[in-house]
Amino acid sequence: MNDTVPPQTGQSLLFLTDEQLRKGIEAMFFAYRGFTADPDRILAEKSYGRAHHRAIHFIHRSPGTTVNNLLSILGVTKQSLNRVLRTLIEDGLVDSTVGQADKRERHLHLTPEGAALERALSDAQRDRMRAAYRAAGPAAVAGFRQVLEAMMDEDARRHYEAMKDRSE
Amino acid sequence: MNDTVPPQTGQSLLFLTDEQLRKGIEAMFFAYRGFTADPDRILAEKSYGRAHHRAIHFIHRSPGTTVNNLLSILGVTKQSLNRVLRTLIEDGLVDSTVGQADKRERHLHLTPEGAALERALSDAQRDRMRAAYRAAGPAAVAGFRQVLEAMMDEDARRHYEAMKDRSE
DNA sequence: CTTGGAATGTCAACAAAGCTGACGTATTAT
DNA sequence: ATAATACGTCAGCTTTGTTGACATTCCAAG
Repeated sequence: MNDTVPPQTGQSLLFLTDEQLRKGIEAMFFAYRGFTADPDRILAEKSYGRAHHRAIHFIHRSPGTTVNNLLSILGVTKQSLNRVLRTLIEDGLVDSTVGQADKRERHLHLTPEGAALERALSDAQRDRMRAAYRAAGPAAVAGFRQVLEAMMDEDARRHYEAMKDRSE
Repeated sequence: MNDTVPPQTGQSLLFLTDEQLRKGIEAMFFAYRGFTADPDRILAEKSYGRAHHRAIHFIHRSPGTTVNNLLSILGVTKQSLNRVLRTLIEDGLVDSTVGQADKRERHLHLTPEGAALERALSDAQRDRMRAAYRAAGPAAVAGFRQVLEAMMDEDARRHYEAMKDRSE
């Protein structure tokens, strides 16, 4: 598209060339593989998948969350989430309790077993993240987060921001 | 794990707390959804998936690449790639030519039609990336790339670096 | 020249994880 | 009373990944 030299304004816009953007795109692709690699190995042993990891992660983050809330965070259909949730409940990693205020709702919590798996998964994922953060330094980390936040959809950012405030 | 206040060294290591790392993890999760959302919409119209996008992207990046090379970039099995490649070839988006030096190899190129889809997909993805870059600024972008590179596996980084050098 | 190994392709079978659509059952809200 | 909400479930389909087995073609080394 604009593969030619961009018009120079006051400050350099060279970081917005198609070439730079393409590198960013490929960096996201390759980095995301690394990002999921370690938890994936642990999950494979227990014959769970990434979908289980995501459910466990967000139940851990928001203990007592309802199915509907989890649904809107994860952005999948209830049938898809239900399949995952059912196995986690059957396997005793999650428990689902009827709400006292609104009895239609189910509140989800990790059992001690579920919490143990959550810890194993997030330890593995954090280890890599920590190494990357340490290698890049605090200024780079701030930039990393800024760009990612700017890349999110509206509602994803809403969920992300909502999580941010807890346990600060 | 180390949810308590970390020991302070000379410079602040507060950016390595579990809390900070968790935010980074969630940022990656939510941002990746945004990252793929726009191309996904285009792909859905033509009833292709992300796997097709990835193949098209890297064939565009490395015209004439062999199946084996593509395999190692994408990190999937040949059966999985072959299914995707077959539909792209049948649909006339990619063509596969027997190598003249080594006739076992197939060299992959985008047809004009394939190149057109590639452009549509990468335009959509770049638009979002550009908006994020612009919003975050050049310093943040540098940090973004540094952290992502540090997060990659060895061989992913090899592939990434190899791509980097072309058309610089 | 023959043979072993590499690169590719194909068949079959399967699993994870997404989707749509339809339906049932509590429970709550209007 | 009726409508809407929250949840679960059945059935069926798609994409994208996996293993395993096997054929073909070709290069290179013995």
